[in-house]
Amino acid sequence: MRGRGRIGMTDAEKDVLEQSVERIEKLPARTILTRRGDPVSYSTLLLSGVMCRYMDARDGFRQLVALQVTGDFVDLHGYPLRRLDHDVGTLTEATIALIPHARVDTILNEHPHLARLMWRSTLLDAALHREWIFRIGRLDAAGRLAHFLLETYHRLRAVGAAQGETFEFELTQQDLGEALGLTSVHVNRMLRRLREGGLLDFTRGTVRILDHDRLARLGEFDPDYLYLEEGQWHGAG
Amino acid sequence: MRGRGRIGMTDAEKDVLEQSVERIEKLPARTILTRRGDPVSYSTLLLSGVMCRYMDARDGFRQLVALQVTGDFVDLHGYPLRRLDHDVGTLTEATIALIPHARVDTILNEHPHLARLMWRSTLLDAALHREWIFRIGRLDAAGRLAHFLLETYHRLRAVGAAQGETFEFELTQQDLGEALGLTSVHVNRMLRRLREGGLLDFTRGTVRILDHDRLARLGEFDPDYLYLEEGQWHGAG
DNA sequence: CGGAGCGTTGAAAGCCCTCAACGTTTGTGG
DNA sequence: CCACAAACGTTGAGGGCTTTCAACGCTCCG
Repeated sequence: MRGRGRIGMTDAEKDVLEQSVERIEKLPARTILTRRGDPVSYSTLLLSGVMCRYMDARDGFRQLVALQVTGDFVDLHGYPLRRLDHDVGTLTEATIALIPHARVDTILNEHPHLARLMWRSTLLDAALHREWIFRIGRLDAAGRLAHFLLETYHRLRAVGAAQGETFEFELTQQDLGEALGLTSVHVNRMLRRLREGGLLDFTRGTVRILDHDRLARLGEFDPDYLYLEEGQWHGAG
Repeated sequence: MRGRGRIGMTDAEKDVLEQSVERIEKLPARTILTRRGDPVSYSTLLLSGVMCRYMDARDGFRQLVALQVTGDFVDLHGYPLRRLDHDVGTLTEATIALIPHARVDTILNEHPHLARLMWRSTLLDAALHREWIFRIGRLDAAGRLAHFLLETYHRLRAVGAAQGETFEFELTQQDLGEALGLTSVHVNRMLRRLREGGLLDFTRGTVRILDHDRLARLGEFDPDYLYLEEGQWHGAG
């Protein structure tokens, strides 16, 4: 397991978490891990790859509600809630560590500080949800793209997965549309506009941020809500 | 304090929570309680009235990201995060109980089961956020209204604040628009359509659900995500 | 009684979607 | 290595949902 960035965990706590992992699995791209309503008895730590949480709509499309990257606790929400209200799946190939809920019980009883960090991790998810609502509710298509890709850039950079202002991002335009409440056709047109405007280039799985300031203005983006400065939840040591 | 519905708390725990309240305040309608970025040292239990959490957009409009009703813990998120990423304010007149974070510390150390319930309460907020994303991202204007008002109905009914299929709801059409990512003009037209279709009547602060089934289909609404059957977080005893 | 806020309605414009076609890339099997 | 299919990306035209702009009625309150 690769811990990165500043985290609020002591070495002993990292050790506790690492010891709680029952097994590690590799999932292909576009695999469903958990379906809505399923009772869940494991929580999942994402070690590499990109996963998402989403809900299906009647029209056959889905709405992504969260994107998970390296180091994220993917479905800790399922632990207190016992079942999930949404589906969880991979977008790219992914490596995950499975932690049985029984061991989470133990952690909560014996390691209150670690328990606090786990709570905090779910609250960061909620903060990302809120910004997701803002993005879809108040921004136009170009703004949504700018906001979403800047958010992703900051998150990936925080875990060391960005090279300068460039990062690998193996999502299709359809995926972007399902995240942003747009059709893939319109995503295509807006990406073209951003490229031609010299703001951002997204080609063949690579995002290049060309003008961070203008993107931030366009997407009304302020990374405050990521709470990066205070130590993100970056997985198990 | 009025506890309602089935809750997962023992009487002793209710007592602990009640003892943690430092004071009770009454807020006028349309008052800001906390601004984005403010350091917070209290968490707030909503005893009566309707509050909301929201974010401002550049165009002067705001995007609501959560609605809080009687019995909700309004900003428990601020406890682990130390500051909030959004504003919190009242929509109607409201009565709140203030719990200093220092006493939440004590609860967490001495009452692990109560701590779990508090965590769970923030996860229910996150589940509502997710459904909010779905609503804005995948439904048209009429569907959003149907979904939002059904959600509100189920939540209010769970705390005994609905009379049959009718409930008091003192929001303006502007408020609804800010919740749903629509203009107040369009909200007006869609409310009219719902009324003329015999699905729902929203007049002078009162919502009357006329055809629950058709509304649920229109809004693709399934109350699973409210986790009502397992004991909601309904305030302090 | 005047004003402000809210609700209502119409007309026109704009953003995004739908439908459709075609080019490009990727992966697979012969 | 090539052929082929499937998935993805690109582009155009037309239509629809929602917004914008504007005006007016109603209610409530100072």
